[in-house]
Amino acid sequence: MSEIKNMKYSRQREAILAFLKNRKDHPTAEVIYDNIRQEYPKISLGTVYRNLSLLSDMGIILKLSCDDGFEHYDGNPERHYHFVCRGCRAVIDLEMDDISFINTLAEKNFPGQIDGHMAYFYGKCSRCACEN
Amino acid sequence: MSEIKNMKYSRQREAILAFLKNRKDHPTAEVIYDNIRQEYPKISLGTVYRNLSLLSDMGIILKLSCDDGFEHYDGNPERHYHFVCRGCRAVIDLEMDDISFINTLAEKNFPGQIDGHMAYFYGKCSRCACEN
DNA sequence: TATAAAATGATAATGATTACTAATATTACA
DNA sequence: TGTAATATTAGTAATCATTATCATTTTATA
Repeated sequence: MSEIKNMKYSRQREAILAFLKNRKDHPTAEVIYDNIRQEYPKISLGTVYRNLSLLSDMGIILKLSCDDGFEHYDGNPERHYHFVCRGCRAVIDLEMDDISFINTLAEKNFPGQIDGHMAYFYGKCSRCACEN
Repeated sequence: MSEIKNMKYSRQREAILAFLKNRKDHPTAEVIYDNIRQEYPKISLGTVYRNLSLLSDMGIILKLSCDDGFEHYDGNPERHYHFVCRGCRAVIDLEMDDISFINTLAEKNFPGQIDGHMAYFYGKCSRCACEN
């Protein structure tokens, strides 16, 4: 999809990455923009999007499509799974065992090659579960 | 999210549903529109979107977010899994055993309730795997 | 049929994301 | 250090999938 490019350092990119690494949740571009703006008031939304695309193309961060109309970004590129709350729409990391073996199950009756998967779990987070 | 509504029959909705049920792939709204137009030349794209939303809210069809910028629609609401080709971006049904037990694994260290999951498998379909 | 409610077609609006461009920052090297 | 080459940025306009609007048409029912 994207070529390998000669990259130069950029303070804005560094700030975006640092912000993402420090967050436990998985903010949208807009939320990232609003936060980075406190340190770099003149940063442009386009810069945020451009760097998020760059970083996720390079595999340094993850882009999550969890079906709420927004892309979410995750500073942890390691294999892990996510929970999406049907109540508050929060996207939360799950601490669960590796389930990579489901790739083998999926490949069983499939003529192509399977090299990865993405799994989202749905339900109510502890806070939303109490409410009704 | 959406209220239960009194629905009236509509030929357009029926055609959209029939079209989806007859497809093995998982077309986008645009593709559905182009096809239904052969039978109903005056159908509007808004009608297609409106009915797709209605049907998926009712659980009669599935809406798939597979991260290519388009929503895909699946006429089969039964539990099953999908493969997304990294080459041609096709979205294909997988015939694989039930893996609902991963919900239990996910719930192990999680304080909330998990009632479902969505899993997408990635790789190269048989055709794209041959090409390189 | 007449009436009420839902659905449609046509079109405008929305809004997340991408593209464009002149100005600025970073890097390599003399 | 300067300077040239190039990546990056801020600001803004454009894109385009999806939604909303609304007058007209269909459907359901008595």
